[in-house]
Amino acid sequence: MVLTERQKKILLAVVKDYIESAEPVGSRTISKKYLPSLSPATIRNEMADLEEMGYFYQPHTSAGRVPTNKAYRYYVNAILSGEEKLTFDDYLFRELLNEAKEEIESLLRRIGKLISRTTDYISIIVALRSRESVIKKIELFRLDLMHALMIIVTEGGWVHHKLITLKEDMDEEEIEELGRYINEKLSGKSLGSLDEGFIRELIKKLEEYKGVCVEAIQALAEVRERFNSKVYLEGVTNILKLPEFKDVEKIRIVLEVLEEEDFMAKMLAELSRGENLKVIIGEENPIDRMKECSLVTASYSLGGKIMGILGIVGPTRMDYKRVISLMKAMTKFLESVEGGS
Amino acid sequence: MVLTERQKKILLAVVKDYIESAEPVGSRTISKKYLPSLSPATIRNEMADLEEMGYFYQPHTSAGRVPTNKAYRYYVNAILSGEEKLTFDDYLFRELLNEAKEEIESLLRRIGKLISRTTDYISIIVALRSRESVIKKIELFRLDLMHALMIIVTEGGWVHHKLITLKEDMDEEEIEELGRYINEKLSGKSLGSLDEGFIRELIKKLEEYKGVCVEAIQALAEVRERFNSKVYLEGVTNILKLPEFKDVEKIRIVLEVLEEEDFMAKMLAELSRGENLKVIIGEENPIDRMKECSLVTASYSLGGKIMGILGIVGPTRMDYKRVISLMKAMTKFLESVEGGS
DNA sequence: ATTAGCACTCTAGCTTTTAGAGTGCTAATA
DNA sequence: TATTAGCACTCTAAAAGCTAGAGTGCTAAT
Repeated sequence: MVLTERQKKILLAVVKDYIESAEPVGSRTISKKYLPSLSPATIRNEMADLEEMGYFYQPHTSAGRVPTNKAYRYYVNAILSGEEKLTFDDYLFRELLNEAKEEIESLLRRIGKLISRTTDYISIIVALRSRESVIKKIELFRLDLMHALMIIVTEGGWVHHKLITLKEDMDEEEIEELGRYINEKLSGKSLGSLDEGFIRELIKKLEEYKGVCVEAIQALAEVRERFNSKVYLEGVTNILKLPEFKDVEKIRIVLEVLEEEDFMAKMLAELSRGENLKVIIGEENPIDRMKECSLVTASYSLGGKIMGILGIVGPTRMDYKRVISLMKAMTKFLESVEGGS
Repeated sequence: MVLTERQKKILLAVVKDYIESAEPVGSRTISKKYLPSLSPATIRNEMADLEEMGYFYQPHTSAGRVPTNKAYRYYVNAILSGEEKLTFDDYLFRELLNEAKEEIESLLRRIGKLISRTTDYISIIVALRSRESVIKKIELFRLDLMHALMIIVTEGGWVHHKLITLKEDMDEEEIEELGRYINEKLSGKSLGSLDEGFIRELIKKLEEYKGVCVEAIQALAEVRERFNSKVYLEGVTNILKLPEFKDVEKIRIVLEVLEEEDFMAKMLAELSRGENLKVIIGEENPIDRMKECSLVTASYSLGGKIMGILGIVGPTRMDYKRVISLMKAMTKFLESVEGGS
C-alpha cells in the first residue's frame, strides 16, 4: 500500500513532533504546527487510516497518536534515501581536529564523550581487534636490575606492554639480543598463530635464555589472551533523563547489557556487518533486552578493513536525523585521521 | 550521655535489621529476632529514649524506627574499635592471586569488578599519579619506515607510549642514539620538572635531530599533561537495585558526580588523607551531591607512599561490616602484590 | 472532498475510604 | 521498681470513587 503525498506529510509530522515532545500527538497539533492548510478533522481521518496501516497506535481511545516502529522505520528510510536533508554543525569537528594527533585509544574515548554529550544519548564504541592481527614489532629492554619490559606493537597501532621479572642475572646486551631474536621470529605473524605448539617450539629454541625466555613468552601468550575488542562506553546517565525510562527496572536492564563489554563487542561487530551505517529500531534489535531502545551503528574502515564501530543507544523516539548526520561525520573524520597518520 | 548495655544492644540490633531489610524496624521485630528475653513494650520504651538521643527517627508516628546517621556512626565506630568481629571469605583472594602477575592497570580493574560484584555497591578506584612522579626510563625505537615509538616508564610501573611520525629519513641507529640521549638526560627527573624552559633548552641541544626531536619532546610534554590520576569505576548499575534509589533523579545526581573522573580523583585523594581507612556516612560527605550515600575509602601504600585509593559507594544503609572487612583485605592484598613484584 | 459540531471515551490526578502496622500510655504484675 | 499486657490512638499505603479536559469518531453541512 503506497501512501499519498498528504499521508506522508502527516506521518512525518507526527514522528517529528513525537520525537520532540514524547507526548501522543493530536490532530489539532499537526494542523496548527505543521499543516495549517488542513483542518483537524481532515487530519483525523488520515490519521485513522494511517493507524489502520500500522503506522500509529493510540495509548487509549481518547489520546493522540504515537508512532509505531513501522513509522520510525518509514521516517528513517526517508532520511537514508536522502529525502530529508542532513545538517551538521561542524564546530564539533574543529574541537576534535586539534586533538587529531592523539593515540587511537584516547581519540576514541574523546569521540565517545563528544557523541554522548552532543546527542544526549549513550555512545558505545568498539575498537575491533582480533587474533588475526599481525604483530608489527616486538621490543625488549631492561628497566632496572630486576625487570625488563616487553613492548608488542600490533596492527592498527595497538601497543601492549608487559613487565618481566628477571630471575637470573642478565646484562643489557643479552636482553636486547633476545628481544631482537623474538622480534625477528614473530613479527609478521598473527597473534592467533602463537598457539601452544608454536610457543613450545620457541621455548625450546631459546633454552639458553631459560627463565627470562619463559617469562617473555608467557607475556606474549597473555597479550594474545587479552587481545580482544575494546569497548568505550560513555554517557550512561543520559538514559536517566529520558521520559520513557522513568522506570528504574527498565534502565537497569539496558545498562546491564551495555556493561557486558565482551557481549556488546560481539553483538555490534555482528550487527554492523554488511552496511556501513545501520539503524536498528526497537524490536528489530536482536538483543532482547534492548528492544525498548533504538541503536544506530556505523563502522569505520581503513583500507577496506573495518577497524571499529561507533554506536548510539537511545529511545526508539530517537532524533534519527541528528544522530545519522553525526555518525556519518564521525566515521568520515575517523577514517581521515587514521588514514593520514 | 553514655548508653546502657541494653540500649547498645537495641541500637545495634535496629541498625543491623535495617541494613538488611531497608524497612522501619518495630519493637516486636527486635524482641522476636534479637532480644527474646525482652518484651516489645520494654524495647518500645528504650527506643523512645534512643530516639530522643538522636539515634532513631520515625517516618511517621505509627511506623517503626529508622536509624539516623548518628546511629550508623555508632555502629561503625563499634566495628572499627574491634567490638564487632570482622569476617572475610578468602576464596575471593584465591581468585585474585591467580592473576597477581598482571599489570597494575588490569589488576585494579579486576579488583574494582570484584568489589562491586561481591558487595553489590559501586566501586571506585583511584590510582594516584602526580607530576612529581619520576621518569624511570625512556626508550625510543623505530617501528616502520615512517614511525617511531617512544616508551616512557614512570614510577609505580606506569608505561606510556607515543607514536612519532618521522618526517625526515633517519636510520635505526640514529633513532636509538637519540633515545639513549633523551633517556640519559631525563630519567630520574620528575615529570613536573619538564617545564617550558627545560624543554626549550633540550630542543636547542638536540637541534641536529630537528624534526624528530621536536616531535619526541612534544610527545613527552603530552604525557606530562595527561599524567593525572586514573579512575576505575565499576558496578554503577548496582545502585539501581537499591530501594532507597527508586527515584531516577536521585540516581542521576549520584551517577553524574561519579562520572566526573577528575573531580572524584581529587576528592578521594583529599578525603583519604590521614587515616588509612575512612568511613563517611551520609551528610559527613563533603561532596554535596553524595550526601544520600555512604562512602568507604581505603588507601594502599608502598614504602610509606600512598599509591591509590579504593572506594565503595553505597546507601547510608550500607553493610559496613562486610565492606570494611573487604576493604582491609583488598588493601592488604594490593600492598603485598605490588610490594613483591 | 473537506470541515464544523457534538456526543462520547478514557485517563491523570485528585479526594475519600479503609485495613493494618506500630506506637504511647495506663494499669497490672513480678 | 522494672517489666509487661492491654488498648486506644495515629498514620500511611493501597484501593476505590470522582472529575475535568483532551482527543476522538461520526454526522451533517459546506
